[in-house]
Amino acid sequence: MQRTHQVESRAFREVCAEHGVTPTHQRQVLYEVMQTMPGHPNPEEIYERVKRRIPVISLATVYKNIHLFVERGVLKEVSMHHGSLRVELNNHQHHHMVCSQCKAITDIEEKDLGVLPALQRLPGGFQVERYAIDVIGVCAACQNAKAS
Amino acid sequence: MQRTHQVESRAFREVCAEHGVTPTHQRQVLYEVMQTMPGHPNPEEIYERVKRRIPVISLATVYKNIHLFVERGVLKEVSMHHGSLRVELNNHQHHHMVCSQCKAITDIEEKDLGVLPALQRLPGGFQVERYAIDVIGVCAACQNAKAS
DNA sequence: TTGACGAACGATAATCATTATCGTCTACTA
DNA sequence: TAGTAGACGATAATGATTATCGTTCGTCAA
Repeated sequence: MQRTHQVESRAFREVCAEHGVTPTHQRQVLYEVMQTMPGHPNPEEIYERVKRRIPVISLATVYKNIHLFVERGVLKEVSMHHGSLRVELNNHQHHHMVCSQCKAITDIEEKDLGVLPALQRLPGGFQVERYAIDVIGVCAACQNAKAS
Repeated sequence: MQRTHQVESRAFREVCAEHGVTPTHQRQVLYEVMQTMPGHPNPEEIYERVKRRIPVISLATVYKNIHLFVERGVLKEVSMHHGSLRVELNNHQHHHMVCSQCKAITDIEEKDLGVLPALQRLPGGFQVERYAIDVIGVCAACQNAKAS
């Protein structure tokens, strides 16, 4: 295993300092690779890219550091509730509040959200069916847990 | 295996007719159980409940019928992009368009959405961090594919 | 009725994504 | 220059989901 901690990029070191992350070579490559992937890559895709620069890196390391980055705010998850399929009856229009800590999902009525986006022509000929709003934050229970 | 297709509930038969689903006993129980689960259950939770009424039902059947119901619009998925973790750099504020057929995710700028919900006091002391809007619909590529 | 057919089901193996474990390595410090 | 905590790599284990396949059911026609 060669772990050359030659952390060169000033930008990367600043990001680490800002978010309280120890800079390592693997993390730097992960971060730089992410900057070249503008979409919404999954861990496997990121792993494939990172391997080009660090062929011996482990997939587990990629996972561990993605989680660390998300936890510290360097990355954000595109979806707060993936993990397992969740469904609901297709009845009334509503949206969701998602706790970023315990991942609990609570319904919220459209009227409680205030003004809503006006659905209109969207870029690229995208044909709109509906929209789903996730309000992301911390639920009361987790606020109390943290306070104690 | 006892498959007694005694479909009695008028409401269920109507739902099936509306959505083009063949009514079966298993599907009826699944549907009725869902009506008693107001939250956002996952397949395992639904399976546990359904088993109380049909002890010999297979988990695979539950999955198959959940997918069928989602496909035909009886149920809807809480998240359009679960399945695998997807991340992005936490840079600029934007939202997502998700194709309900191919699941492709495209960024959309906040200004292209029109009016936005005013973040305000939410029910239950929920502390808001941010909100994420998914515009769900059919992308241009899938529209063309269907047209041909 | 009986026979044939296609859809639905149940059991379970297989797959895929993710996490846990554990031994080793590295940077830092005493 | 030994000790230590955090980071890493290899890989086993887990959990969710899907695929396969043989059986059963409901329907339709003979």
